[in-house]
Order: sequence, then C-alpha cells, then structure tokens
Amino acid sequence: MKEVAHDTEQGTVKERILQEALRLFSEKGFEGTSLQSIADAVGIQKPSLIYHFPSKEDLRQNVVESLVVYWKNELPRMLSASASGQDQLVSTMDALVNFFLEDVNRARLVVREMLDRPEETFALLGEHVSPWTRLIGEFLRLGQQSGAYRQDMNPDAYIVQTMVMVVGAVAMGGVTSGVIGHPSGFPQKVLIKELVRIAQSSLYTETPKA
Amino acid sequence: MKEVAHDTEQGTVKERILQEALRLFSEKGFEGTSLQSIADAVGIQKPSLIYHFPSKEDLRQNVVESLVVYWKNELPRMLSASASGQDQLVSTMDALVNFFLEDVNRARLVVREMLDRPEETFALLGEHVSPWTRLIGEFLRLGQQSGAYRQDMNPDAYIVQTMVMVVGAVAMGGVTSGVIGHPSGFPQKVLIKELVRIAQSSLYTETPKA
DNA sequence: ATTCATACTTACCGTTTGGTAGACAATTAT
DNA sequence: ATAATTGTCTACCAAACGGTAAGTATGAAT
Repeated sequence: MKEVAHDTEQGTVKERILQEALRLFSEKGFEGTSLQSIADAVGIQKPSLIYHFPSKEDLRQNVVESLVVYWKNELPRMLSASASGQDQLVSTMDALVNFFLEDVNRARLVVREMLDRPEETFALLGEHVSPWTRLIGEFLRLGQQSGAYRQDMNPDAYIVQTMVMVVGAVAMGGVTSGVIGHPSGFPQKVLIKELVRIAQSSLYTETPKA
Repeated sequence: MKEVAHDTEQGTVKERILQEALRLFSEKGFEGTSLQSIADAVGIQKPSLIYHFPSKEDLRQNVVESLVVYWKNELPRMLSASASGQDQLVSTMDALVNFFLEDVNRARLVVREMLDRPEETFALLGEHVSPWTRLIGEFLRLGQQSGAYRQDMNPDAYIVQTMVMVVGAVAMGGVTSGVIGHPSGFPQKVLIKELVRIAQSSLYTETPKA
C-alpha cells in the first residue's frame, strides 16, 4: 500500500513527478509546460503520469498544495524558533528569505500563480497564511505602541509589501539587476542583504546599526 | 500609405491588436493566449491578425517593444521634470508608480517576461533603461557622500529592490493582500502609500516627516 | 481602363495538446 | 494456486494550436 516501486533514483515516482512539475511550471509556466515534457523529465510515459494525477489541472493543484503545506509547517516554526524578543521579526524574515532561496522555483511558482489565478491564490493565501501574518501584524502594532516602530507605518501594508519584496526579489532578482547594466547580473547575496536592510530600516524609529 | 482602414471604433487595427494582445498576454500569459482569442477580441479573423504580425512571436516582440519605447520616452521626462533637488527621487518614483498604475497590465507583462524569458529581458533592460538607472545610482552615491542618505545603503541594489517592489506591488498587489486575510482585498492606495514610505524611510538618514 | 498594393476573408494543413482504452507484468491477498 | 490490485506501457483520439494558400473587395497610381 505504501511503496511498491523500486525507488530507482530517489523518492517515489509520485514525488519525482511533483518535483519536476514544480521545476517546469515555474520555469515555463503552466500553459507552457506539456505533460509530455514532465513525463520525459521524470523518465516515464505520459499515461503513467496521468495514472498518478488524473489531469494536468489535478497535478497543478497538488504541486501548489505541496508548497502550501510546507509553508504551513514552517511558518509557525519560524515564528516560535526565536522567541528572543526584538529580533524575532528579523530571524523570521531571514527564514522566509531562505525558504525561497533554497529553491528559487518556489518563488517563481508563487508569482506565476498570482498572475494566472488571482482569485484562487488570494483565497489560498487567506486560508493558510493569513492567521500567521495577522499574528505578525499584532506584533507590529505592539511595537508601534511602545515606540520602537515608526508611527507612520501601516502594519498590514508593511507585511504585504515585504512579502512582495522577498518573493519578487528571489523570483526576478537575476533579471531585474539588468536595469543596472551589470554585464553578467548581480550577486544575489548583495541584493538580499539590501532587501533586509530596507525592510528593517523602514521599520525602526532609529537605526540599530549606524 | 498611412491609413486606409475605416477606424470604425478607435485607433487603427494594428493598434487595437497590440492593445488586446497586451491585455491578454498579461492576463493569461503568452502561452496561455491563442491567436484566435486575440483575433476575437479585436473583432477580426485569425489570418487578418497574422497579416499584420507574421507570427505570434513577432506580435509578442512588438507588444514588448511598444512598452519599452514608452519607458524610454517617459523616463528622461520623469527625471528632468522635477529638477528641484532633493525630492527629485520622490517625484520620479511617483511617476514610475503611476506609469504602471495607469495600466496594471504593463506591470504584469513585465513580470511575466522576466519569468518566461530571463536572459532576453535582462538584455532588454540593460540596453534601454540601465543608462537612466545608472544616473540615479550616481545621484544616490552623491547624496550618500553628502550624508543625506544612509551609509549602509547599496545604491545599485537599492534601485533594483525598489523596482521589484513597485512592479511587484502593482502586478500582484491585489493578490498578496490575501495574506492578511482581508475579505475582499486591500485598497491599493494604502499599499502604494506604504511602498513609497518604505522606499523613502530606508533611504534618508533622518525621516523627513515625524 | 487597368494595374497594383492593401486589408481582410474562407478553407485548409500538419503538429501538438490533454486525455482514453486496453494490454501486460509484477506484487499482494485470499 | 489464484484472484485482485498496482503501476506502467503502446496505440490511439478529438480538439486546438500556429500558420499557409488562395481568393476577394477597395481605393490609389499609371
């Protein structure tokens, strides 16, 4: 009932399908990816793929879901891992950035889903991650009352914009650096570092580092 | 030689094709948009479309180019319009935001092109907008030397991240606000206002407004 | 008057698409 | 032993795709 396959390379066939589908969907887009190309990448035939996931749409939903459940498990861990007061936000954001940096395809797929299926993605985010962002929102409002955070900051909008910045930077970072004209791109580390700096310095009333 | 058509509704057929193609490409993506659907939107037959643009790829390039030339004409105007020193950056960013806000499809198409054709888009940005962003970079470095801007800011990375934030916010703004859990989204005005605040407050050594 | 280019049409073509039908091993349950 | 389940395959399908061929109406140029 569990595993019948040989596990020839690594992971079950179903897992490898999800893996390759995530890669191809994020690189070429959902419509730009054929079932054939996924089957080829996995090393099976198309009907074998359709056996595991009865339709392309079903496959897509499973790919997205596998990302969402990862989030749902990791986000609380991020928030609770570092309970050391002030830099809780910093470490949470760090973990968030690393989550997407770990596999750039994640960020790319998220962006694509937002563009391709706005309402559906909106609902999905609202259902699974809004409980946690609301928590962060409360945290921000508290810090605002205590005077640690800037008064003119809008907590909810700040969270949304920070998300956009993180996801956007990871998904499009290599490309956007073309606006500067660097011949072969831009070291992503520098970009991420500036991202964190912007998010932080726009939050605190006074800068931690001079 | 110029215009033979009747201009029945508004603009030439070629212009209406570019217009509808931009809309559909940005909404459904390039691969997700059929020539038939574009022809239907314009109100002509498919081969009539292929008459004006010999291939789908050719149409795509023309749509992108029409956006780039708009940029190339507007960017210098933005930068020169307000020569009133310090808030030159602010007004430039305002104009940039408004350019994308004017037609959300612009931002969406830019994001999609970055994801679908990274190298090509990289080259395109490097060719057409990097001269202007380099100028802004110099401006930032000068302000940094004078002490008006934060020392730990990385000018090039700051520009890139600001671009990501603007384009990302406009393209995905309505969707990302789902992370907060607002039942029917989030007023875009608030989002944009916070965007500008983040970009500004992370730039100056001391906040202009308390 | 007739040539010519423009703009647009109907009819069609080869290929690729997502998906189905059914055969065939191999493992598991009875 | 045998029956059933699971996973994979070859062969096939209708629909949609991007694109072509060839024709027609129209207005301008000779």
